Amino acid sequence: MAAAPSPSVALLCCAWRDGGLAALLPAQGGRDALLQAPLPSTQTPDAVVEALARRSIGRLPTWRSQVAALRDGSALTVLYVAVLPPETDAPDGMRWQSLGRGTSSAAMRAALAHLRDRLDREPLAFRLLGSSFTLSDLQQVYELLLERRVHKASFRRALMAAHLVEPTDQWRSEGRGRPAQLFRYAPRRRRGAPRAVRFDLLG
Amino acid sequence: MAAAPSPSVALLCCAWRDGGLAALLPAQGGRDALLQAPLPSTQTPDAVVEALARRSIGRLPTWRSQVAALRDGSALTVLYVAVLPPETDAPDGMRWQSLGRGTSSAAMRAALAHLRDRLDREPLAFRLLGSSFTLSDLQQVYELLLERRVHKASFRRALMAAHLVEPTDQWRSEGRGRPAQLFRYAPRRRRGAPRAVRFDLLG
DNA sequence: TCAATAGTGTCTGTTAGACATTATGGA
DNA sequence: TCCATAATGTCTAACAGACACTATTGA
Repeated sequence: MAAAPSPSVALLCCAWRDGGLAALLPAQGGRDALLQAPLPSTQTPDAVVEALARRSIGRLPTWRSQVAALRDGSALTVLYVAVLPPETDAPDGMRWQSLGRGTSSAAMRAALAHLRDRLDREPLAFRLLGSSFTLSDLQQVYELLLERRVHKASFRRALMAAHLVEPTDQWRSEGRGRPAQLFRYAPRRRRGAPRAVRFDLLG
Repeated sequence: MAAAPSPSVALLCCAWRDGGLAALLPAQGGRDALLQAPLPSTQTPDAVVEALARRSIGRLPTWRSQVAALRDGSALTVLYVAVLPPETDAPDGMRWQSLGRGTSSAAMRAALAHLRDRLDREPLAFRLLGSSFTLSDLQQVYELLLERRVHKASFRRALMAAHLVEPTDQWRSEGRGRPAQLFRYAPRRRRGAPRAVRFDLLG
């Protein structure tokens, strides 16, 4: 019996590009290739994925989370998903690929499902956007990750009630309509105990 | 450099005992020892944890989920948390230990946090209870896992509105008060698209 | 009878969703 | 001017939380 290959860490980096999600992938190595690094027995998975990000894209992601440990051939892979700010340039040997409906590999689908799961527990959407953004930008992020339409007025009311953003004095004009005010992520309130038990996600 | 130990799978089995959560742990092997098995390079973590459950407790859990891949010494451990029905007997060489406030090891804390995270997305609470249960039982499970009190009337209204349980014709008398009707987990409705975006868990 | 728990009806403040309206720019 | 988008005010139905009350058992 051959020696088992050592475990490795894989990283899917996502960013908001052209009104949708895009993934930063190695230019070589097949369609489903991910950023990958061996996981030495002396280091934690978190430390390895941080080093991998620094080495391959030159910076730390603005948010990251472990998705799962998956069997990948005869090796074990610990998969991470991470978020980069928009307008991050692809380093040499890597390319941005937009993530549409047909996301092929199981790892990518698991990573995106993980993003959706975490969306209402961590400030992931704000990390996907830059330091300032319009509320329409934010709503688009939520609609894309949740895969459903969101009511505009309700969305803004709930956002303001949570004291998560504050307006800047800047406005951005984007094509035709009225310019939108830019906001910045500035959480002010502690996480209050949520009031109701939710059963509507079960079934 | 010594060869890295092969990865392993660890399993924390929980059940509802004496009005609280308890964990099924090996009787030998130290206070924080978990059920554990090596992870061969030919098998998936899910398959290994299933085989581990069958071999060590003689049955499959009623619910299970992967928590995370953690470094444990020089080995990599894929941690699972699982749920068994109440009144499951401890097999030879294992014991039930109730999980109070001071849950010692990092792995156990991660597993319990995972249970809490999943509580409103998967029918975990119903799997923790037997095939029939009172609504007070169910509410106790939620209160213990959420670590907060829950409003009785609201809890029941929301539960009924979600069509997750149906009443049986049996009643259980437990000490002093009025007997409680037994219910069974019988989800009838499809998961409707949740209405509101929640920001109240952020911050 | 009392104590304890189960279960229910009603009220009220809050909020989500719908709709309409104003505001402000570009074509 | 017309059109597109931003932002906001109002209305209503639904719902969460509070409270009170009835129901039904054991002590």
